[in-house]
Amino acid sequence: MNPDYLARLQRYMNGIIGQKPEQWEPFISAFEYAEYPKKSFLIREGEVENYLYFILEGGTSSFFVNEGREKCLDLWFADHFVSSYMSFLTRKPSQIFIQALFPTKTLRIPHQVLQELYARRDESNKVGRLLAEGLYIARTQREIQFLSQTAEERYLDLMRKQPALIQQLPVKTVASYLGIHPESLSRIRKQVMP
Amino acid sequence: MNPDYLARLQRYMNGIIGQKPEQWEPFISAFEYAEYPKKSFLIREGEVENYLYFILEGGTSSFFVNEGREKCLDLWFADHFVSSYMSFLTRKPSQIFIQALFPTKTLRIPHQVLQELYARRDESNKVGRLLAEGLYIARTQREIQFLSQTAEERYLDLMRKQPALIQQLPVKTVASYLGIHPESLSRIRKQVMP
DNA sequence: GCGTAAAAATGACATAGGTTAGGAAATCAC
DNA sequence: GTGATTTCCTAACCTATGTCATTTTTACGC
Repeated sequence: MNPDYLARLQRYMNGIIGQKPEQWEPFISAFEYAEYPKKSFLIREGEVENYLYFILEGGTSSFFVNEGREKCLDLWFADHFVSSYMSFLTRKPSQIFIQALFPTKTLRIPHQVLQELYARRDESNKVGRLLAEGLYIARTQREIQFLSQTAEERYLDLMRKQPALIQQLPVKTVASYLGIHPESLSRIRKQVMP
Repeated sequence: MNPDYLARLQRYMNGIIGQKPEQWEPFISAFEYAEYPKKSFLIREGEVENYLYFILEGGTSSFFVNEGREKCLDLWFADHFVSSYMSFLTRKPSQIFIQALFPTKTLRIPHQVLQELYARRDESNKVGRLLAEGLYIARTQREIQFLSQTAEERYLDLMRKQPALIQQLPVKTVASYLGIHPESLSRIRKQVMP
C-alpha cells in the first residue's frame, strides 16, 4: 500500500478531530487498503455491511432499487467516509447498494475492529460521534433541499456548485441523485440550456 | 421537579447504552427541567440551538417554512430526544422551528455543559455517538420512505402504524409530516375512506 | 474497427400533487 | 355563549414529473 494513503486519512482525521494524534492513531492503524473497479459493488442490498470506507480516489453512489429504478441517497468522493451505515450500525441487511462510479481506492475498517476500539478505548467514541454527526448533517441538509426545491432548482444548484460532477457522471446517475428519472432530467436540460 | 423524571431518562439511557450506570450518570445529572405550553417554540428559525431535549410528556414538530408553507422534518413524542441538532452541532442559526404540539415537559441539557462532558469524560462521547447514530438512522429511513412511496402510501402506512397520531394531530400537521399540503391530504382521505 | 448493448434524447400522453378560492366547521378569546 | 380566527373540506384547474414507445447516440467486448 502506498504509504501516503494513511497520511491522507490522518490529515482528514486531524481536520475533524483536532490536534490530539493519540486519539486517532489507533483508529487509523486499524484500516486496511481495498480497491474497487469501476461499477463493482462495495456492498449489495441484502448483505450486512461489514466496513466503513474512507475514499482515497474515485467515488461511489449509494442507492436502492425501487420498482426497477435506482434511487440515489448520496454520492461520495475522495476524502470522505462512506458505508451502508444503517446496516453497519444495526447489523441488519443493507437496503442499499454502494457502487464504484470510477476505479476507487479506499481504506476500510471492519465493523468488529471498530467495535473493539469503541469498547477498549473510550476516547475512540469521539471519532464515532463526529462521524455520525457529520453524516446526520449531510442527510438533513439533503432532506431540507428536497423539501424546498423543485428538481430544476436542484439541477441548477448542482450545476453551480459541482459542475464537474455533471460532466463526469452519466445522466442517469445525476438524475437519480436529483431524485428524478433520466427522462425528466433530459427535459429539464433542454429547457434550461438554450 | 418530579423525581420520576430523572428515572425516566435513566431508563431510556439504560436501554440504548446498556448496564454501565457510571457512564451515563454524570450525563443525566446535567439535565434541567423545562416545560413548554402547547404551540410554544422550543427554538425558532434563526436562533442558535442551545439545548438537547428529552421529551417526558407531550410532543414536538420540527419544521421549516418555505414559501409560506410548513415543511415538517419530524415529529417526536415522549421518551425521545429532540433538538435542532444541526444548529446544536454547528453553532449556526437554526433553519428549523421546533414547536410543542401539546403541553410538553422536557429534560434539557445546555450545549456548553454537554461539550464539557465530552471533553472531560471520554466515555460520555459514547452517549453522543449513540445519539447521533440513532438520529442518522431515523433520517435515513424517512428519506428512503419518501423516495419509494407516494403520499397516499405514506398516509396508509401512518394510519396502520400510528393511528392515534392521525386523530390527535390537526390535518395540517399530519399533511406536513407526510410531505404534502393539507388540501392534498383531504383529497387522499376522501379517496381512501369510502 | 464492428456489432451489440447500454445510455441518452425525444415526444405524446398520464397523473400525483400543487394552487386557488369559497364555504363549512371547529377552536379560541373574552 | 358569541364573535372572530383558524382549520378543514371541496372542487376546478394547473403543472411538474412520471410513463411509455421510438430513435439516436455512445460505450464496450472482441
